[in-house]
Amino acid sequence: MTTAAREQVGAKGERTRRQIIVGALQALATGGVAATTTRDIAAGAGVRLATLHYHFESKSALLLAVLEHLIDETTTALREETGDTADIASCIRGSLRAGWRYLTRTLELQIVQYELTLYALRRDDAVGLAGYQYDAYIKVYQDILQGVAGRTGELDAAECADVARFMLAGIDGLLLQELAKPNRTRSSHAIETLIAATQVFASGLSNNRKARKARRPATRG
Amino acid sequence: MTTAAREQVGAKGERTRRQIIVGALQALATGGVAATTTRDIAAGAGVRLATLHYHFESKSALLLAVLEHLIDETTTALREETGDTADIASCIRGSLRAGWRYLTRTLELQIVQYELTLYALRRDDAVGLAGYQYDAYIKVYQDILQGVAGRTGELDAAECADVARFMLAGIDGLLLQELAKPNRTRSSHAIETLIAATQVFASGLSNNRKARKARRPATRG
DNA sequence: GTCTATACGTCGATAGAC
DNA sequence: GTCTATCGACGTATAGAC
Repeated sequence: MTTAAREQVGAKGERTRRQIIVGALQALATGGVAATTTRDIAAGAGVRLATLHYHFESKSALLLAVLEHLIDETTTALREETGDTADIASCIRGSLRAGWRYLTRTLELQIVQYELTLYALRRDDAVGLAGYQYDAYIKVYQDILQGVAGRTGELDAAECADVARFMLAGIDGLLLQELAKPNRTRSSHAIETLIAATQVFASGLSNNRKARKARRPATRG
Repeated sequence: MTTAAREQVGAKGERTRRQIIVGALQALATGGVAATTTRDIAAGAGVRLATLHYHFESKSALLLAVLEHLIDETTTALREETGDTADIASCIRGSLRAGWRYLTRTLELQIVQYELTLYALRRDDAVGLAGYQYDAYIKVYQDILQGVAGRTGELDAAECADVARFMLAGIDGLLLQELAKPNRTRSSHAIETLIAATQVFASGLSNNRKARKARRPATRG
């Protein structure tokens, strides 16, 4: 998605464009989306104001490009942060702890991401980007779960997606609480609670699965 | 909190001030915080631009006043929406379903509230308001739970607060998912999952409590 | 005390020279 | 592809009418 929907293809332009996005992200993280002007961004990226508008049709288009960049960075980081595990329960524990570790390391970026997501929701031409974002994050967790479930057979694809959605909702809600009223100790405990709750949810699904199998063995083999 | 920190006390001024806040809320809900100008708000509220700035020191101060108004409205609505219940499990089910019903009825207001909360987080003089907001919502659910727990003895105050925080995180996360990619059916199922998970969490706390009591009966009577 | 008219500096965006 | 110069609209400040 990052390199799609592009107009100019020159190598120089490509470099300048990326330079503006990175500079914009830094400016946005420092002062917030509402307070950051295009002049701030241009100065931070080392280009003139008019140059910025040559590469991006509008401030809006630049902000959405920054959001795409953030989504890519976050999904990549989340995938790399998580290690292999033996069963679903430890996979849930591992990916939630790893995800939380990444988010708390990058709190400023997460605020920008919330700001930009809400910004995208308000633009008719970008509501899809907000939806894409949540699909992408759910898919990260779903893929991680399915990597394990594929071997153990504990959950099918749809069930992994449901568990992933539950995990994302919990971690999202706790992140908002941590941003509004920071308290790492309290949040760490809350994450452990979320881990336990997700494990119960997943094993509930898994048990239903076994029960169905036992009741109607012919339909499965 | 709404009527605190006021300067003018005249009845006329009070009415105008309220009129501006309500007009502002409507304008913000329609166009979003970023796109709403003070001129829009003034026109919508039926006052002159300069009148707006007589009642509010700045656009910032007006936006924060709108956030306070929203917090008050939401906490009141959440308390009224929830009925009495016999035990903690049905209390959790009732308050989560009631809360979700209210939020989905007022999605536009919820977007504005997220926008304004993030806005407050960026202002050094208003970070406290963001924290106050989450404390207020947690207290709503905590009070509802304690009303039941006080009779049944299932949970103490601190445990009610933990359960309340878990509920808020879950509902907050699912609200974000619903806003980013609306799907009422999917969200309703997710809320039922959250209800079940919260009930398991609460009954786990409650069982620990009974186990402690059985192990050390002297310390309790 | 309540409101208005008017003006100021900065914002996002653009035109046209280079 | 980048520059300077400039536009209307924005948030804000204030002197004065009632």
